[in-house]
Amino acid sequence: MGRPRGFDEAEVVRAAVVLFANRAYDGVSVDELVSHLGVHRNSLYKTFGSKRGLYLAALRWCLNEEVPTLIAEIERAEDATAAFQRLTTSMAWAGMDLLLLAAVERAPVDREVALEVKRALNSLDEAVQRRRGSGQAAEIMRSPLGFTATLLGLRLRVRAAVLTAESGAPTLRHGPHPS
Amino acid sequence: MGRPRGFDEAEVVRAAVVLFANRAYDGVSVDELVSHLGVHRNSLYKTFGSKRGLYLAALRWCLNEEVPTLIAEIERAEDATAAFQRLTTSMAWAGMDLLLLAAVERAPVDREVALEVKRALNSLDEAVQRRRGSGQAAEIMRSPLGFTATLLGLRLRVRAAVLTAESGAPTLRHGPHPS
DNA sequence: GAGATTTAGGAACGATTGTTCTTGGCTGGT
DNA sequence: ACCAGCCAAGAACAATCGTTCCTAAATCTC
Repeated sequence: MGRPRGFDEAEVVRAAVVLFANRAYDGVSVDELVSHLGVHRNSLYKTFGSKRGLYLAALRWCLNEEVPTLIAEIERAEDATAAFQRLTTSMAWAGMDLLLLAAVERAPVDREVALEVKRALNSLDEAVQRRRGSGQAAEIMRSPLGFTATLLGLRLRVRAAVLTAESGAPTLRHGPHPS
Repeated sequence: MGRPRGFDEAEVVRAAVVLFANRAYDGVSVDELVSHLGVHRNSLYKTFGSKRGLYLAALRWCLNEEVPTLIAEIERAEDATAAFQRLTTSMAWAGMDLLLLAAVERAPVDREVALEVKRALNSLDEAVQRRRGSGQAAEIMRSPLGFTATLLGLRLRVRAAVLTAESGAPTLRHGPHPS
């Protein structure tokens, strides 16, 4: 039995979600992680193996804990407009921002991240599928802003799927090629 | 009159668009830029001032040259579905990917990038506004995939607008706070 | 042919990066 | 009280980073 930890792993992971949701992966240094998470760098490497290991833990936590919350919001919203409103304005959705960042900047170059992002997006798609009324496009989707958002969102998904694309995979093909 | 240049500035900028469209800003090193663009590091700094200066030049070029092409595609598409299909699958749209990456990872932390992204998104919105029929949502927008894409796209815009948001600004508020 | 000026082609610089190592502290068991 | 084992608290390491500096080459003008 050794010295007791001065940190809680789950709490460290949750704090990491917030940091990684706010800035790009390379924009968050290990020094910063150590400062903000209350875990020493040695312990960070012992617990998560690497900076990338912590990132994956944070991403998985948010996909396991916050995506279901997102899904619950979608399922309970009276219509799509209300769902969009609530899901795109809340400060609490660090998980969604992490998903967004992971999809755009990490998934095209990290297959493990790509698989997690794919899993999360598929879960969201299935929740929307289950919910009646989503076939009825929200008012915002008929607006120019909604059109542009959809366009960017579709392109984001194409890029995020580059490393995990396979025959019969849904939606559109092409995107940046891995180097 | 001195030694003649061995590079063409416009060509360097175009090549930079491709590099920055494929990987995150910090994922592209100056060494890589020098290798791929055919311009020496000294000349890069003389011409663009910094790595960020080159990035802004690339972003502006793509917003000036490729966004109008995008707009032309939107205007000429027979319907929204065709527009989505063409605009999210083409390998040629490095400009769109650069806009996507700039919106997600640079705009929240760089006001000049945020202003360029805002300008481009507003131009796209206006093109869609001018085009009749966009009020009629594309089939894909009624699908779960389209819903999720729209959700991510809306969130992306909120985050991108953080540094440029003002009273009366359109759409949703909130996003990551600048540090 | 010499001089001025600009660019090519690196090397060098100071800072930062992610990761590993070293030393001391803290706990429970004996 | 001592020992084993784990964590805290840095320091150290090697590599990479963006930017500046230095030397040589290439051109035009005189």
